[in-house]
Amino acid sequence: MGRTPCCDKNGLKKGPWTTEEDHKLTSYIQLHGPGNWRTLPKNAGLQRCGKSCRLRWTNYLRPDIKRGRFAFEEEETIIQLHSILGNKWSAIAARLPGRTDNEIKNYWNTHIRKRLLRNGIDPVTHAPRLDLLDLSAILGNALCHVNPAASSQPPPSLLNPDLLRVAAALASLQQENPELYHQQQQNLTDSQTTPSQLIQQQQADLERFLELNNNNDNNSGSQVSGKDNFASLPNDFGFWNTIPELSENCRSFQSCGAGLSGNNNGNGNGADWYQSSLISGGGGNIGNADSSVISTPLSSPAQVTPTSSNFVNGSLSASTTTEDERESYCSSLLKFEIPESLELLDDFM
DNA sequence: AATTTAACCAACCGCCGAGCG
DNA sequence: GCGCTCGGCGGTTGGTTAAAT
Repeated sequence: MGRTPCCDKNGLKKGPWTTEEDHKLTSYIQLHGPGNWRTLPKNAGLQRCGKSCRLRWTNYLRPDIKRGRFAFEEEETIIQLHSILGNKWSAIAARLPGRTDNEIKNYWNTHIRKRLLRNGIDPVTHAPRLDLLDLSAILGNALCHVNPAASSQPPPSLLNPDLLRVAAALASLQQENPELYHQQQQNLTDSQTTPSQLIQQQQADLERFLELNNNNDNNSGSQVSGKDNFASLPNDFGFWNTIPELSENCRSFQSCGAGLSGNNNGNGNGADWYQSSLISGGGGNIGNADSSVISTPLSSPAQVTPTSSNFVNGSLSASTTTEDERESYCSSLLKFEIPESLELLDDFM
């Protein structure tokens, strides 16, 4: 009936492996092959359980493992595969020779995921998420360009996340619903509405805005990623157009979505460009020093959407790009005008 | 120089499907 | 068919190192 227990964990060593243990394990496997992981530790003279040995071998000691930092192309592949496969690290690792699932998982969680979040991309759905955008950083950076002298100490009130959310909601509202926007203006000047009340109100507006975005994602097919659905948003969707750089970003995603619409396997130019723009840290055109490279106005859909390769060759060399360069590329030269609607905030800043 | 914070990553934990007896 | 282990997988933890204060 059944098999005998894998191992009695009592008395077995845990924690980091010593070089001696590594040597024992490597020597044994090179001589006999991995065979049965349950009996291996005993045969190899190790006070470890088989599971620990297997992990150590597959994640670290295996001779075909490639160590060191991930290349630009590898990052691109990971993002592309993740957008298709999700957190199937082993499946992703199978397509990246020399990389383990554990290594890819770690790299995703410590590097790529954070970068996507910073650029307003949902790392789960790969869809643009306005609520993830670090508006504080964007506005702060913009202020530095407007007034470099103020860069060391931006006005704290302007960097208040709540106020920035209000700003975003107001900007959106002005375009989407002028009547409601006018009503909000009245609220601003209404002495009976406190700033905190207004913030709550505006946050609710923003959440409605995001909900609309999410509903668009949910309603158009279970297997279609969020970035595809984003293309269905109106071209003149308010908030994006109030800030030129974000507007351009929105259009780029729409172009990307259009490129994917007949090619949901992720191999189209749109998908390629989408992945590249994520790796660039630019979140589309945000922070792109040379907008001509990847700018794709919606008004001219026939315009060639840059592929990952020409993007790489054109503006961001793959193999020579360091982490710092990727980051600075992302944050450099953010220039946009603060929309008029934001002037309302002056009243309570 | 000391302390705190952030980043990184190896290793562990727990779950699951396949297969054995 | 049932109970059990193995091997594989994804999520999480915790130790170490680097950077910032």
